[in-house]
Order: sequence, then C-alpha cells, then structure tokens
Amino acid sequence: MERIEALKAIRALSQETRLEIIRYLVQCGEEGAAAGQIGKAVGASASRMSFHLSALEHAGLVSSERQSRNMIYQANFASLGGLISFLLNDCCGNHPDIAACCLPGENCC
Amino acid sequence: MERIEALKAIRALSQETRLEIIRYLVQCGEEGAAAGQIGKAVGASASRMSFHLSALEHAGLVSSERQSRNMIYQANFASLGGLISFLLNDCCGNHPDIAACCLPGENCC
DNA sequence: ATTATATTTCAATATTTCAAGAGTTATTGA
DNA sequence: TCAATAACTCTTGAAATATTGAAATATAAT
Repeated sequence: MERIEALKAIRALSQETRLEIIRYLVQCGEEGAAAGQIGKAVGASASRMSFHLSALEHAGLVSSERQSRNMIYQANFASLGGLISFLLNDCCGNHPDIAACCLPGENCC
Repeated sequence: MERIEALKAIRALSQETRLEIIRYLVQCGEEGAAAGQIGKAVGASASRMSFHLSALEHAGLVSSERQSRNMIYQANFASLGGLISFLLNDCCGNHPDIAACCLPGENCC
C-alpha cells in the first residue's frame, strides 16, 4: 500500500463512528451488512451513516453492492491488511508485542 | 485496548508527518531516535516535530527519555500491537488477507 | 397507482486541525 | 558567565470535517 493511500485509510478510521463501523463489519465478515443494520449497531442516524460509509468507501476500506432496496457494505480485508503492513513498515520485524493478527499461542498467518 | 484509547491513537496517526514519524521509529526499533534526527528523516521543522511528537506521546504511541540534550523517542510497540488488535476486533478471524505482521510464507507470530 | 422502506443528497452551523514563526526553557562547552 | 545547540510553547489565520434535519431518489409491496 502506498503512503497516500494509507494516510487516506487512517484518516477515514480516525473518527469514532467510522471506527465502530469498521469493527462491526470486520465481525460480519464476507457477508457484510446493510447500511441500516450497521446504523442500528453503532447508533447513528441514516444521513450520518451515508456520510460515513461514503467516506470509508472512498478510502477503500469498505465495498458496497445493492441488494433490492438495501445497500450491503463489506469490510475490505485486503485493504485493512495492507494498511497494517504499511504502518509496520511491511513487517513487525518479529517484535514480540506485535502479534495482533494471531490468537495467543496460535500462528494464524 | 479500549475504544477511546484506540481512537486517540488512530487520530494521532491520521496526519502525514506523524505517520512518517511512527514508521521511522518502527524501523529504529528499541533504540529509538532523537527528535532532531527524526525531524531530518521526515523533513519537518523543530517546532512541528515538537508538536507532533507531543501528540504521539499523548496518544501513547511513543515514549521519550532525555539523553543529555537530546530527547530520544521510541515507538511503543505494545501500543501499536494493541491498536491493531482492537481494529480487527481482537483477531483477524483467520482471514487470509490479514497477515500483516508476518513476512510472506513465514509465521512470525 | 399508492404507500412504505432504505438510503442518499444538500445546506447551514459548529467544531477541529494544521503550519508557521516568534519567543522560551534546558543543557553543554568555552 | 556567555554563546551555542536542542527541544518546547504559544498564537494566528486558513482549511477541513462533523452534525443536523429536511428533501430527494430508488426499490418493493399492496
């Protein structure tokens, strides 16, 4: 991931509602969730959801597709992974404190 | 890591100069680097460095200690790891795209 | 067709954030 | 003590961002 791209992504995440949206969508996995459903989960009005989901999509952190009258949003896992990789200068350098993508005692990656 | 704490950290990272500072300090590892040295590396004036390093320190992303007339800053790896973990809802859920803390083909954690 | 539901767009206001430069404090060595 | 170096603080104006509610658009069901 490039510097500008990463900065865009981090700026998008640097807002309470948007951070909660991403965390919710990470939990939802590949299925994603409808805008209204996400709004209920994070406690935000429809217009705020639209505004923030649009910001996240522009930053490449989520993708969307229409399903009848709902807009389904999904976390973009490749983008999230790229962002973390960028932040850590492409690797954690085996630093023991950075094992965030693994459960304790496991090697998930 | 708590929600408020994580948001603080992300807000601190959502600025070009500060993002570069962290990336530089991640490369520096445990040794860290002096404020002036970091300033040269990222191309920022002394007053900006002070402002931004202070923001990063308040967010818990770096720590500092004086060494004669230099202030030595180090990345806080535990905090970075905690932030990533929070973002991913405490685990990547074995999602193949999130393997950011590992080199390709390796299991560093 | 009409009504209901889901989401987006728009405009106004309020808030936050940044860079730059001048001035300040702390430490070292002459 | 004085000068030099390193880092920090404060203030300013400009720019970016968030929130709200009302109106608009798109789809579905009756």
